[in-house]
Amino acid sequence: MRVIFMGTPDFSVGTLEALIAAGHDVCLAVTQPDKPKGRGKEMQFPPVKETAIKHGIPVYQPRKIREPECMETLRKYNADVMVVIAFGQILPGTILGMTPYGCINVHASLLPKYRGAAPIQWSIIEGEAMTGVTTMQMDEGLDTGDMIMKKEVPIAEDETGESLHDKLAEAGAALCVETLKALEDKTAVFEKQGESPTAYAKMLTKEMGNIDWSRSAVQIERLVRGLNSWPSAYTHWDGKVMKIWRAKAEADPAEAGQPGTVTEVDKDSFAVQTGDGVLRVYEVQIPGKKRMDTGAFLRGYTMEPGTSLTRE
RNA sequence: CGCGGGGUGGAGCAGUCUGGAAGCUCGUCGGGCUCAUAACCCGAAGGUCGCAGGUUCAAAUCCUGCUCCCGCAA
Repeated sequence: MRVIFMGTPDFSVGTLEALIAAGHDVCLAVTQPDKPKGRGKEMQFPPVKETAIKHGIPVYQPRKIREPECMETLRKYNADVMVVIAFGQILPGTILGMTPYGCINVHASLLPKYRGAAPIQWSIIEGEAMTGVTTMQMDEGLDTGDMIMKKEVPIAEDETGESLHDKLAEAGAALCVETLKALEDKTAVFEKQGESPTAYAKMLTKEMGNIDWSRSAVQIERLVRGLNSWPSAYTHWDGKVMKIWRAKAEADPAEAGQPGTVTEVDKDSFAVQTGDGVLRVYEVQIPGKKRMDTGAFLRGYTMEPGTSLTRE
């Protein structure tokens, strides 16, 4: 099929490549404008743009996809279908109905659960055992279109936002190819979504990563895993931001101190009291330093039991 | 030129302001103690102090340029 691809970050890249590999004629890649990124504030191409250029696919980067002139541009390509995956802009109805097969979206959750911007991380934060990817026929609501195909992906014990992101990106790429095939063969079955049993998966913010030690160790561990590797969970120690990259919840060792207090320090880890249970920390990072195992951290810095970790 | 921290034996840090014999906590190797050990004791190896210049009798330390890493911000 002749496809217009719309997507922006790494999550979209696998699907773009899968479509090309499957023999589809990707005639245009629509992605967000270049943005200044990183330390030197240098302009950087979105991942999808990099990939499109590599494959010789024209790139289109409208500031606002809603502008009338964008419609014109898109129409000129006479595509059969548009595939949208983590594009980052809301599409107006005109575009949704512009091609014969409409717009197909790949979403990183088992809809109707976790509609919205950050389904991957939220499924971990909420403690789900299973998640997956869903393809749907987009409508004007936010991730409310009719579902076409789903693929389940289990969430591992030590799953992180990043590891799950990679798994789902891969699953989504394969599912998207399958979905287009079903559309082409007219075998696709559309299923209406029920009501979402959970809230929307809100956009992630840095602020979310600030650990509230009065919550349970289990909840904090999920937060640490879900927000790894972005935006990451953190606390404050000795006036410095301390990111916590790896930690494990443990049952309460009888006596409960003040949440946020370091209860035990040994060779390779330290334990922090939470509102329920303790969190054993295995990998941290402080400003200016690379992330390091807690063991390495403890060799260069001293942390006594009784030290308190705070929200600021 | 967005703000800032940093590159010191294998790891993590101190030492830099106030130039003058390279240190700490570990790890590694050898030996000892022990029923045993990740514990303890004794000993050893291992460093062009990111790179290149400059100042000086003398530079990890002061000056200049470069490079790599990281936190914030976006």
